[in-house]
Amino acid sequence: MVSYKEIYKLHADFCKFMANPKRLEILFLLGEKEMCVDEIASKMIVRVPNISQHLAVMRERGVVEARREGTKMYYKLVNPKTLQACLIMRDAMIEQMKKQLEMMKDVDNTINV
Amino acid sequence: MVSYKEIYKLHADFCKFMANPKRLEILFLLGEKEMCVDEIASKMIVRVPNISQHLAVMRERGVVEARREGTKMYYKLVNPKTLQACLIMRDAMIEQMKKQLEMMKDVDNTINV
DNA sequence: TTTGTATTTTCAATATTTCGCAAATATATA
DNA sequence: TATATATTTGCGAAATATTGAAAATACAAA
Repeated sequence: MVSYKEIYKLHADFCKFMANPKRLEILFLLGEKEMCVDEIASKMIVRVPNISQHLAVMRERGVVEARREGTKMYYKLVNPKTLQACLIMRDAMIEQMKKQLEMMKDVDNTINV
Repeated sequence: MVSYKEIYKLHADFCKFMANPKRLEILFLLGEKEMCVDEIASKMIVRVPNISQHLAVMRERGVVEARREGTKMYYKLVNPKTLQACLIMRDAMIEQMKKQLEMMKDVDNTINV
């Protein structure tokens, strides 16, 4: 049986791919269409081995899956929900940033000595 | 101006709180109701300073906000979207796990020497 | 079999995260 | 002011994550 603490571990581990800017960019690229490794690497201007390493992290967690075609490996998203969740998170972040800007407006910027 | 690469950095940094099981548990607890630090710590059976450190991470990113009442600090979620996104991610994870179980069923387990 | 292209893996260096403990801070009350 | 309670902060050790470079692997075509 899996304890409730274990669930949070699995959940956090699954979400770990979101905590890196390159992996997020990969997610959004694959949201458009299936792509092979060097295509992702050249679009992102990042070395191929590094992209492959990040794809491995995402594949281990079941976020993306690969299909071979000759020497090329085509990657795609396993579940559109991962992209959906990221979009909602981005909304939340943008709302948060706007809120902070509003708060900045209200700051009394007269000089207090 | 903010480059598109910067957006992914901000986005990943915002999502970073999801990459830790304790912070996820805090998120779900605060999804129920506003709580103070030692309440969270005792529910989770984790030391108070550690909970405070995780709350600081979440507060810096604008995921939670605090309100003082006497010596107590009450924390709550800033935006329900963060919880919503986490729930969708959990769905995606569970669907992925079920998919993997299905694949296990199809594995030919006759012994090949 | 050799060559070329695409991708993955290994390894080491560096950076970041996590956590416990002790000390510091904030507030309330005697 | 002294004491108690609640929380935060600083710091060091251990664990994890990130990256580049080189080597290894996989496949196709000559």
